[in-house]
Order: sequence, then structure tokens, then C-alpha cells
Amino acid sequence: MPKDKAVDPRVKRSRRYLQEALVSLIEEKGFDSITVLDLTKRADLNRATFYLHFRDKYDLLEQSMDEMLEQLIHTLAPTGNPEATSFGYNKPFSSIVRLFEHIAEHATFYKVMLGQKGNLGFTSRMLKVLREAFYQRFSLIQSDEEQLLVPKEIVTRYQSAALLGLIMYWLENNMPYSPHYMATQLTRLSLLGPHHASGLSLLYPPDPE
Amino acid sequence: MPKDKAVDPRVKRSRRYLQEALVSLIEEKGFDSITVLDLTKRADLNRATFYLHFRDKYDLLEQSMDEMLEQLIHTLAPTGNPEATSFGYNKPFSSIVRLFEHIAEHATFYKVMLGQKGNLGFTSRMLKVLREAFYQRFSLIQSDEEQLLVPKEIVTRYQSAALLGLIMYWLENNMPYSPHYMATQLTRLSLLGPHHASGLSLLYPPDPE
DNA sequence: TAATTTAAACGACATTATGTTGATTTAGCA
DNA sequence: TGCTAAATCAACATAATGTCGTTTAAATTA
Repeated sequence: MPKDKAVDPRVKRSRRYLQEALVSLIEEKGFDSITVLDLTKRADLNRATFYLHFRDKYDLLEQSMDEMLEQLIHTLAPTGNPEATSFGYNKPFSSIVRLFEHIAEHATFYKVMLGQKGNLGFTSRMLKVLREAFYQRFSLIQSDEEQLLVPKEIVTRYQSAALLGLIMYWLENNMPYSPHYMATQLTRLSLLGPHHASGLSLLYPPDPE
Repeated sequence: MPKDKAVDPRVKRSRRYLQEALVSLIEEKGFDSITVLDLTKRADLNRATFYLHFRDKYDLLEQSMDEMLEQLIHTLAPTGNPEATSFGYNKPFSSIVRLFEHIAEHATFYKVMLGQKGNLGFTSRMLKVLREAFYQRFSLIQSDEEQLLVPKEIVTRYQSAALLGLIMYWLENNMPYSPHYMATQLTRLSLLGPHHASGLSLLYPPDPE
């Protein structure tokens, strides 16, 4: 046995209960009107127990967000698989497919956090994660900065915000399409542009690779 | 003189002070940790006066947002000017230019509300306004629903989120470009798609109109 | 299995923000 | 100038916060 097995199961249990209580209560009444008493009632714990684990409700929120974003970053990291980099009108970027799969796996959390009663802090931090992923990928494909018609910074801002918009739409409507379908739409929009993302535009398609 | 001049100047003054106090305090400490006492101190009013005008701080926020979004909707409404509908790589949509001008005019408000310490409610309501504007415009240009490679709903979600992303970027960086420049970038991204928004892609440009 | 450790429960406390009320002062209006 | 209503002021009950000391219960270790 390696090192840190020293985590009291009672601690893990209490923390998990509180994190679950947080998500369900945000969904019900929004983060602002949640009290510590609400959380501990829902988690079936004493109010004092809360303060053994978290400084206040903001601390609980922070830690919950951090844990999920950690996973998100891991999901977006390059696989090192070379054939995963090819794509086309019907073959989406594999990392985008993985992204939608990750969201689906934690749909409850993301739907609440990105929804109407959700949290702007989470939204903007997630946006930053997506932006940096696009920025890195962009740097690999397009190294000649001077050749750009639109600045790199603006392109990546545009892409990451659009992606988050699609994710929100997908969650709001309870994921009516598969991750692969969503990633395909995104790839088409990226290659053709929203203005020509119709059948008509296929008369003069840009080279997919 | 027509009808409603019946607004006590003291009322207008108090409400304005409180709205200004709200924006500056959100910028400083975030909405959550603002108290009614904070607001009235900043506005140089008695705490009881606050309750003469607003139910609580959420009510104050609501009303401030509503007033600004009202103006935004008005800005986006079609002008009826026929020559304003033409556009190209260097000729942006005129309504988008007007949109950026409106944001610039109220930059303090938008920067705070859409920023890190801002408000998700405002963000999602603004997104909805933009989305509906895109949706309407889309319906005029593209009536044949079946011809679409990507569903209309998805295209408009994509566009509106991307636009809001660019607005946020622009505000965060204290508006380094002109409204016309920003609208031009957006138009290029819309016509070419983010993936080909580089000089290279001009070898096979899609027809701008 | 018994002993030890530590998390969780419980009751209590001072502090702070909330929303409301009644009485008084002050500013706008006719 | 006198009337009306807004703004001020002091006070109140209520509710949430964060902290403490003590007791109970669960997990780990000898």
C-alpha cells in the first residue's frame, strides 16, 4: 500500500453529502438563498459539522467547481493518438466528442451550474478552460501569426464561447442528440461558418484538411 | 406638456444613486456580499429609504438589468433602412455595429455585469435577446428549413454565444478596437468560419451575398 | 476485543443583516 | 405660504453566521 489511505470514511461521506446537497439546492432555490442550515438539513448533518469541512458556502462551491474542472481539463488533454487529429464534415474532432461525453456523464452538475440559477464564476472558469484548449490547438495548426485575417485571440474567444453556448443549449434541452452528433455540428460550423452552415454552401466547400 | 411629468425629482435622484451604488459595489466586492447598508452608505441615503423604492437588493438588480436590456432590444430592432442589410468581408452588418456602439456607451455597466463578479442572470437574459435577434434575421434570409446542414436552432445558439464571447473579450480588455472593427471581425468569422478565418482561406472564399 | 483517536452531534453564544414601524424633519409643488 | 410626500432617525423582532466546549459515536490500532 502506498501513501495516503488515511482518509476517514466519515469525512468522505460528509463532504459528499454536502456537495450533493449543494447541487440540488442550487437547482431548487438558487445559490444566493441557500443557508448553511439548508445544506446540513439536506445532508442530514449537524450545522457545526459543516464548518469542520468548509469555511462557508462559498468555499463549498469553490471546491466542488475545482474538482469538476480538474476532470474537464484532463478530458481535453491531448491523447497523443495521431489518427485522432483528422476530421471533416462528418468526422468531428475526437477531443470535442470526448468533451460532450464528459458533460453527459456529469449532466446534473453541469446543467445546474450553467443554468439560469447557476454560477457565473463556474461559467467563466469553464470558458477559460475551453479557450486555452482552443488556443493550444490553434497554435499547432496555424503558426504564422501574420497571415491571419482575424487575430488569433479573437478566433479562440469566438470558438470557445460558441462551444459553451452549444453545451448550454444541449443541457437545457436534456441532451436530445448524441455527443457525436453535437461534435459533428460544431465541426461543420467551424469549417463552414454559421452563415453558410446550410446545404447550399456545399457547392463550394473549403478543404477540410 | 403631455402626461407623466409627475415624478418627484427626489425619487429619481434616490433611485439613480442606488443604481450607481449597485454597479460600483458589484465591481468592488461582488453582488453576494453587498448589504443594503452598503448600498445606502454609498448612495448617501438612509437605510429605510432603500425600502421605499426596492423590495430588496435583488429587486434593485432586476430593475437595473431590465432597463438596460430594454435599450439593448431597441438598439437591435431593424431600422427599416434597406441599404443597411448588405454586408461583406469589409462591410459588417450595421445592426452589429450599432450593438457594439451601444455597449461602448454603457461600458461600465456591461463590463461589471458580464465580468467575473457579474451576474449570470443578466448574462443569460442578454444572450436570449441576442439569440432572438439572430433567429429573426435568420428566418428572413433562410426560409427553407429542410435545406440546412445544421439545424437553425443550433446555428443561432452558436452565433449568439460567440457574439457575447467577443463582447466580453472586448470589455475585459477595455475596448481596444472600434465598434466597426469588432463588427467586421464578427462578420468575417460568420462568413468564413473560425477554422478558415485566416488569410490562407481567401484562396477559396464563399460568396458574400 | 479492548483501547485510543477523532469525527459528528448538541446546546449556547455574540454578532450582523434583514425587513418593518412610528415619529420627525425636509424638500418639492400648487 | 401651506400642503403633500419623500427622506431621516431610532427601535424592534427575526434569522443567519461563525465559534466554543462538551458529549456521543464511529473508525483505526494495539
